Amino acid sequence: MIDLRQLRENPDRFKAGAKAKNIHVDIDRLLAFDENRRSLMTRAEGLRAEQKRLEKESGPQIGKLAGAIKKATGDEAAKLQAELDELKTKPSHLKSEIAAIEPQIAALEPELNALLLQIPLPPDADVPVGAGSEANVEIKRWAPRGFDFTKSFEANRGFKPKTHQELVKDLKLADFERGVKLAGTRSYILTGMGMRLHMAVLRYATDFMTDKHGFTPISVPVLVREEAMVGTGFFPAGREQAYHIAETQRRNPDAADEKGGVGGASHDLYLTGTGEVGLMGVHMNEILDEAQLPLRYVTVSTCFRREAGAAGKDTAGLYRIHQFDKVEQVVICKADEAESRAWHKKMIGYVEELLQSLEIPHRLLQCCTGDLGPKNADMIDVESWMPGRGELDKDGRPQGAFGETHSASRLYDYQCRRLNMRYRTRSGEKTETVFCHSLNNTVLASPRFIIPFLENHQQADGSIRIPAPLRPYLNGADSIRA
RNA sequence: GGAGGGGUGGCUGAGCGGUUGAAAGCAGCAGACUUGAAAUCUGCCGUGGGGCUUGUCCUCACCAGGAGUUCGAAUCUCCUCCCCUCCGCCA
Repeated sequence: MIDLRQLRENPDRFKAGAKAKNIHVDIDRLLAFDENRRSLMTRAEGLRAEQKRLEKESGPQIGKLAGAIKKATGDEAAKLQAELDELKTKPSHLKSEIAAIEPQIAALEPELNALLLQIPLPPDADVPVGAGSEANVEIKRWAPRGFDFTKSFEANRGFKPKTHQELVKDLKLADFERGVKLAGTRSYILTGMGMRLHMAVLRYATDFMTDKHGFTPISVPVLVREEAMVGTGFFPAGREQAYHIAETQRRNPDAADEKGGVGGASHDLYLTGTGEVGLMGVHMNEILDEAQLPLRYVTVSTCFRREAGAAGKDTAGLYRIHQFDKVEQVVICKADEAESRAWHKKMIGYVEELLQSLEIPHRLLQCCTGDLGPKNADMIDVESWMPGRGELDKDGRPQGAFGETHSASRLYDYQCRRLNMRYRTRSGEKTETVFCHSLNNTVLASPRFIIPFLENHQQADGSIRIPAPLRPYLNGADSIRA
């Protein structure tokens, strides 16, 4: 969420930001609602102040009179009663005036809030302007020694590569047919060494962040309340991407007579598409101590994505699937642009180091304005080299292509404002509560990561070489063979 | 699933119809004492919104959330959410 006061003061900045991100929101409408609400509030508050003043004046008298009436009789009592009634009527006309204004304010709020949640965070000035992912800018490339991006896989390695689908099939690492039988399209089953490799890379990535970089590992719920989805900024914009557990709609025959067949729990739940939701939700509605910051969390969680709107895209293999596991890193730091930027670089650096340790060729992309979601000011994607992906050559074999495996977002206070996550800071005698800044980045998502892993480490004999750092997680195995 | 008990400031915890935005304690901040620190003492110390005369200013809201009763609600009533205890079931 953006700061309404900032929007009021500088609407053009937010209009330009939304335009650059290609997000349509009616900012003028929001401003009109805001203006309207404020003037109504000023009126209601003035009236209420007056009412309060009268109450304070007449309250003690009312108490006294009421007591006197109890003791008095006949005419005396009637006289006192009349006096009491008059006192009581004084504030009542103010009350009815206020009662007329309040519903007007209440009527404005739902739409005002809905609009406010839709205003995207403007991209930073140094983010290149562009319409979509094709305008992203490559900023860095890395490959292990002996691998040259300008040459084909065959020229580099001396044999034609198999795609991950072929490797997975030949080495019996996954079973797509049965996955689909069980759970429909975009479903899979990892088998044998496939499952072990999956668990090994996840564990390696978690240990890497924890042991090498001091992140605190925590578990997170993947089934969360709507509040957490809105707070982290995945709702309302990404509602159709999330699985929805409609508990309130559950039909329970035993409860049918009382509640018309609705017998579920009291609120709906949503499956999270990333551990970021759980990690950021941990301190929702909290005021943190400045000394606690920065918080550095890492989790591994199962992620669920409906992939709505992606029909027909990447339907085969392990690339675009409904359920996967991901090691995610999150940093919550002070509201300081320089510090936010520094963490962003570090968090990207961890991923580069991780990919280098596993000898995966990759590149960094500066995402352009049109590719940013509503919540980020800046985003860097990491794409890993996938020899079995991309355009087909004249023999009908893929020529290799980069595929997104990581995404590092810098959000300023956009997310923490929604989550109401603040910290207390002191400057001299004054203490102030400030919304934190937050950042997040993938550490490793599998099985997608298994694609570049298998395809890059395949050998001429069809086996897969395991890089040394991963071997301890595979009981010392140095290769996967049929 | 059944039966009870609760949700009050950063934390603990009083208040149960009338200057209560809220006692007390802890934590925090400032000052005094001290060579320094600790201890002690004194003072300050919730959050959010709105206004303009931008001020050690005015004002409104907030005691889980919502609706109601009342001249007046943290306090009474109803609904919702959440937590806890016991029993049942269960990996």
